[in-house]
Amino acid sequence: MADRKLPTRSEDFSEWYNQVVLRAEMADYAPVRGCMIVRPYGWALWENITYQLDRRFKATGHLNAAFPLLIPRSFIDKEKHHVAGFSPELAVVTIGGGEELEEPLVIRPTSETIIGHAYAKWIQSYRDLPVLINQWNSVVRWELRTKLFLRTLEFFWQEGHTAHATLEEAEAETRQMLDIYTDFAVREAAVPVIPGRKSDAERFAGADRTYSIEAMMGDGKALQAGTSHNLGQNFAKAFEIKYLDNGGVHQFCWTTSWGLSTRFVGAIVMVHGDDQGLILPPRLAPYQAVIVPIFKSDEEKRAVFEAAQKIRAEMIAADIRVKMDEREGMSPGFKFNDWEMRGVPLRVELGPKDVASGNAVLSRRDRPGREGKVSVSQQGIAGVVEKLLVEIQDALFQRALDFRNSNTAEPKDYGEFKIAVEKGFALSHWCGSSDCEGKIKEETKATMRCIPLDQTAGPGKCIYCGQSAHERAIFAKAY
RNA sequence: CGGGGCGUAGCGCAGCCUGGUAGCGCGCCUGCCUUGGGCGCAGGAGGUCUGGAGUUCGAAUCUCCACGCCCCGACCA
Repeated sequence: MADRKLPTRSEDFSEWYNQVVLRAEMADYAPVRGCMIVRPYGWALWENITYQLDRRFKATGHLNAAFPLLIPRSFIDKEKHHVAGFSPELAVVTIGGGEELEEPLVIRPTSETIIGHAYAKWIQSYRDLPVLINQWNSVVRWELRTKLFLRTLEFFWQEGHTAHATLEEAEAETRQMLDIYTDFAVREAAVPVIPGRKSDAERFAGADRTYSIEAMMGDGKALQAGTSHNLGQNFAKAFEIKYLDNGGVHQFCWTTSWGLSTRFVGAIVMVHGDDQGLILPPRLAPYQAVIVPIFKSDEEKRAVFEAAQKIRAEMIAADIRVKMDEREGMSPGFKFNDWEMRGVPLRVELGPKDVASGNAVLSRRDRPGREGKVSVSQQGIAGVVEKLLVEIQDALFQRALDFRNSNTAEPKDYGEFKIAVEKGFALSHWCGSSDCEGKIKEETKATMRCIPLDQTAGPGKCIYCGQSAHERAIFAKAY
């Protein structure tokens, strides 16, 4: 690392983000443009995300499966909105084993088509429904402009695909999964999100209705952090996913799909990080605590390590993910900065003074410097750490929520609206026309993020055209 | 795909204008010394200067052509 100092978030948020991701060793650039190598530390965070989501999926009756990476090109063409939406960004395989293929294969940009094909074979009767399947995989979309974690050619995610007998069941599933994403974001990632419905313009290609959770990043911009689609009968009709109802009549299924990707790692970085680097929410952090031993002589080292090992053992017994930093030849100061860059929520500093007093210094990542330090007894330290981790988790959520609230405006007119979207979210009445939505985007670069499910304000007048509007929507510049 | 920036040691860069021995900082290795907020000293390893063609006695440097990356815009999990 040539330069120790990170660019500050206020002077260059984008460069700050890149540097944090690289220096915290979450990811690296790959030899192919727009592709990313997820390094062990970044992958460990993703694994914790996948674990928390996966257990929620299973608790609601979903099973995991694996569908192929390669999809016949013709499959994409079967659903007309889907083909229009995804064709420009497909990666296509035309040669296999040295021979030109009879039909080109696309690398999946998402799996509605190939799963639809399978469901058509598997579903015969209403008794076969619902089908509730999820898969963990990666997909490829040939994006023009990429950024680590936020938008890469290949990204990792989960995609759930379900089939139901009725529209009501499909809608309930769609909403249930949106709730799961919301719950995950809030409780595990400490990321406040706004669950809501997408506009027609922002809807998934092939969906009747798209819901998303939207989060505010540290620069006030919006990030779509997860989506849940009610696909209606669009894919059922394209792939003939039919069942015989109990009256003996063929019916098309109602299908859904929902996904959350490694983009969420980027969201965590941009929501919680500070000028020192990452700050990871304790519930997802690969290491929740790191022990930094401090010593001069060999005798000191022995005594410090002995105490450190005891602390470590106690924490492991309490199911705390703890790392002991035994690296030689690095000063404590270096290690402090290093672990702050990596966002470890809590640091245990243990030196000769602490060994003598029977204490250890706990240092909170979310409160830099002396203010976040407290000296506690080594006796029963795991219990104190557990409590502190909960406090840190709560504090991170509260801080992110306060930030969002203070950067969310309810503009009275279009003039105020334009100012509001320069620094954050604007919550405004919108008549629902794509025309107003398009004009707003053209004039302010802000897009309709979602129509929040929570609509307490009642009807009003469209912020753009002044016509009556029965709902409010979030507008913001977005990633 | 349009606009801009940039390709020289692992990373960050200087050298290029004005052609003539390949350089600096950090990192890395060895040793000593240090360690409570990014220690210090000494020694050392590491380069087909993105690729190709051309001009020239001679090219990192000049010319042309490719390729790649980053940033900003239009499009997107």
